[in-house]
Order: sequence, then C-alpha cells, then structure tokens
Amino acid sequence: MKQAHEVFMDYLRDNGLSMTPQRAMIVDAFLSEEGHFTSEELFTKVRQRDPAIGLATVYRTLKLLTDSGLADAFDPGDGVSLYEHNYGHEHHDHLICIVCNRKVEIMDAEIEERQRQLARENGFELQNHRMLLYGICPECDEKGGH
Amino acid sequence: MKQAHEVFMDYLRDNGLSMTPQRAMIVDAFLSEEGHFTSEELFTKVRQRDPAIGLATVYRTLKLLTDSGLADAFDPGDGVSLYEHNYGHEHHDHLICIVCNRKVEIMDAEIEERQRQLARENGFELQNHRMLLYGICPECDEKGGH
DNA sequence: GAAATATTGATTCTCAATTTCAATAAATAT
DNA sequence: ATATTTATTGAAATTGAGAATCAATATTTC
Ligand SMILES: [Mn+2]
Ligand SMILES: [Mn+2]
Ligand SMILES: [Zn+2]
Ligand SMILES: [Zn+2]
Repeated sequence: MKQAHEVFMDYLRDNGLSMTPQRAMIVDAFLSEEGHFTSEELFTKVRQRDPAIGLATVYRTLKLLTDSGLADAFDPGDGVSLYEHNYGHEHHDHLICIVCNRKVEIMDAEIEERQRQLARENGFELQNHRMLLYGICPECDEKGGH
Repeated sequence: MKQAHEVFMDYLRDNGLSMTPQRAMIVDAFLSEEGHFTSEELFTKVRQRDPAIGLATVYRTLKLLTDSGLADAFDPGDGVSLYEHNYGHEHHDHLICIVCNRKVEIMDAEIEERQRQLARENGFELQNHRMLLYGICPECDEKGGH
C-alpha cells in the first residue's frame, strides 16, 4: 500500500498542481490528527507549526485532501464539517450522542447491501451515501436518567 | 385522525402560544405545498398571498411546524434545509440524483431494524437517524452515458 | 377598559466557507 | 541563467442560510 504522502503527491501531479511548503505542512498536520476534527481544529494545529499559514489555504488543502481520497468530510448535523482520515480506512457511518457529542463508528454489511438494492430498485446508479444515527450514549443515559 | 390544522392548534395551546393571522396563513401555505421545498420557496408562496409577511416569521413558523410534528426538515447536503409534510406520512429516507437533484423517497424495514440493532450493540438509546443515498437517476444516466 | 405578555417585520448579526486580489512563488520557455 | 507565464498564497471581503435583536403591534389576562 502506498504511503499517504505519495497518494497526495500523485494527486497533485495528475492534476497539474505543485507541492508547496504550506501544502506539505497542512498534509502533515492532517495526518498527525486523530479521530474527527473540524477545519478550525486543524488550523489551530497548523498555526502552532507556522503562524504564517492562512485559513484559506487550510480550507483549500482540505479540499485537495478530500478529492485525493486522503480525507473524508461529513456534517454531523450542526453545519460544521468534520474531517477524518480516509486512506486505508474502511467505510463506516456514525452513531452520535446528542448529549455529549461522542461519535462511534459503525458499519453494517446488511445495511450497505440493502442500500445498493434500494438504489437498484429505483434505477439509480448509487454513488455514495451518508447515514447518521442519533441517540444517547451509555454514559449520558446513566447520568441523565437517574 | 386529527386534522393537520387541529394538531397545530393543539401544539400552540399546549405551549402557551397563540394563533395569529400570519401563522394561519403560513400553515395554510405549508399544507398546500407538495414534495420537498426550501424556506425560500415557502416564503415566495406566502408573499403571493400577503406581501407583508416577513421571512423571519416564516422561519419561526417552520420551526413551530417542525416541533409540532407537521413538518420534517432535512439537509440534502448543500446546507439548505428542505421541508416536507410529516403528519400522516410514514418515515422515509431519500435517494437523491446528483445530476438533476431529483429525490426519491425510500424505506427499508430491514435497514431500520439494523439501525436499531447497531445502536443497541453500542449501548445507545436511538432517537432518530438520517440516511441519504446519492446516485444518478435513470433519466440522467440515459442522457449522460451514451 | 388597562396592564402584562406575545408576536411581528425589518434589520442586524452570526459563522462556516468561498471568493477576490495583489503579492509572491513556482514552472516553463527562451 | 533570465524572462515569461502560470500557480499559489494570505488577508480581507463576500456569501448565504438561519438566528437574534428590537421597537412597534397585537393579543391575552386582569
Ligand atoms: Mn469516523
Ligand atoms: Mn421526503
Ligand atoms: Zn453522550
Ligand atoms: Zn437525475
């Protein structure tokens, strides 16, 4: 399996884009992040390494990361996109606690199959999907329901 | 089954709110709409009947409609909420054409059951969910892929 | 009725994300 | 290498849906 950096370099080359110090640093910062994070959170980490880098460049590079397949973005429902690593990660959906905002990664082969079937039944060529389950996590249920 | 108007009236009463000419008209306009529509589209229809009604009141009433169970809102992915009738309508999710934006209502009991199971497995109390399938509809596939 | 409370429309504000643009950097041609 | 073209950058302005503000009205309660 190719290195994530290499995937990004290939994407740049294939699209006539060039690697720059800013892009290299933002990609590094992205790859060193874990879990789910916002553009602002990544920007904060980027600033720690180089305060000269602008927010616009972070947004632009996040788009490149997404388009190159290194990142995946989704909106958990509040209008603020969350990013996560996508390269070398299996597809999954999210179960979100409406109290503490915790996110659990979920995946169900049967659901995925039924999704394909639903698309097929309607003559659609399925491209992708988003599924978000909202509920109350065990910890919050404990605290809240005494 | 109660009339939609009655459901709204009950909601107002139960929450110490009063019916007003503006609310009555917006609810009427909402109920006479079909399919999936934006706040702007509803606002346009409302203005045709009474140009004095403000956009803020449409937003406020859409919230009442949603909270009372008459309306359901969801974001198809572009950050602009779509509203639809909810009262007397079965729950469903949406299959969306990424080319022409057509929306097909879908529902799969097996998926719904697996969603509950996934929540259960993680100790979550499932409250609700959103599922959006994105693909290319038969018509657009025809046009595009010749 | 009068007083208290709720609702309204216009306007301003919010906030994530995008766009603009002049300056700078990189790639390409000479 | 140097000139020319092209791409990228950061700061700042812009966008757009939706929420908040507020003085003027309308409604409800006393
Ligand atoms: Mn995830
Ligand atoms: Mn629908
Ligand atoms: Zn929780
Ligand atoms: Zn289509």
